[in-house]
Amino acid sequence: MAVLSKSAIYGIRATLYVALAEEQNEHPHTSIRKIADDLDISFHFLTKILQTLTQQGIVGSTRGPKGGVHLATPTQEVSLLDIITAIEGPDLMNTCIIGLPNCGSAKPCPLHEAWAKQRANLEKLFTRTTLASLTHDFNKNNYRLNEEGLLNLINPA
Amino acid sequence: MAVLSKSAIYGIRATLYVALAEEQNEHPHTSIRKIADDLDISFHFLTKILQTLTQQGIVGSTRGPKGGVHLATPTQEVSLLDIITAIEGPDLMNTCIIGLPNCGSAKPCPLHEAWAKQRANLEKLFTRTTLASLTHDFNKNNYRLNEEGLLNLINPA
DNA sequence: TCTATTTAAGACTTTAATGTCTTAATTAAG
DNA sequence: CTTAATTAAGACATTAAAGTCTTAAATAGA
Repeated sequence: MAVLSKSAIYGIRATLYVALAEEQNEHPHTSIRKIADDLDISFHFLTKILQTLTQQGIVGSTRGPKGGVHLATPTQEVSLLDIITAIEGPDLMNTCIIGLPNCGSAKPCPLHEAWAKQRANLEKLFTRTTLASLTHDFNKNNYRLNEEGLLNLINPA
Repeated sequence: MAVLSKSAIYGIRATLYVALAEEQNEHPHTSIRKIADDLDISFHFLTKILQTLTQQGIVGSTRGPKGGVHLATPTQEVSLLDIITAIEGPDLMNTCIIGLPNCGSAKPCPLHEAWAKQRANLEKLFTRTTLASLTHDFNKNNYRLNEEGLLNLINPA
């Protein structure tokens, strides 16, 4: 049961990487190549995902040498839900769990009520979790973004 | 965000249909053709799903005229989790929400704790919801299994 | 026994997500 | 101005899920 698509997962990890990198760098840009290498994500695939996030205004980008991506919004204002909906579209939490097209409070399916509560909780989790809260937790505990848990976030000068 | 695969969704709806049909019929079998027609599911696709559920012991089947499928286990003992894992396999609730292969309590990802709780709640929901509880709710309220909400569950004699 | 009806099994096709590759556009620095 | 580095864009390939089709096996009933 994969709740999120790979694209959304990569988008979350990459933006969190950028947020952590920006805490530690003078240099305002992080290159997609570096993110892809450190997080073991296909460079071209990640490029397309970050292009989407650029178009949605979550990150900004600069071409050319020393170019890269940077956060376009303060970390406290970027929730996981923002990232997920930017990538997967806005119909995230509206689907009936057993796939009935017209399931709703008027004509609920047998699971409607229970699933609606779970879904609301999940949406709350995605909404209250921001890049700011994630970087805070990340610095406090020894969380990790790749398999090794070792990131060199400093951009070359 | 589709939590369950179409196969799992169809499997749940079909077994619930069978459970409701068996409450109302002398005849012990429900034909896959009838289920597929009433629930607007591709007959051949549903056949494969029900074959899986037959192999997993959740339903039984009989070929030939007046054949069909029937529940192989009392409705109180068939949970949604049983049906889902029979179709999607047992690794349902073990995946890290941001896809890190070695995410666990020893080396958690930033979302590990929060997601673990949500996941446990979802698993509880799937476990405590049985075919018995669903048919009970179905009879009590006016729940529906297809778009119209009209089912003719009586098998022809 | 014969026929019609039904599930079983597996090959095949379609679709959407994922992943790869090539070329264009932009820009910093020599 | 030229070059190298970088993102942008889109074509193309691969994979897994979803869906379709055909044939085989089983069985009830005439």
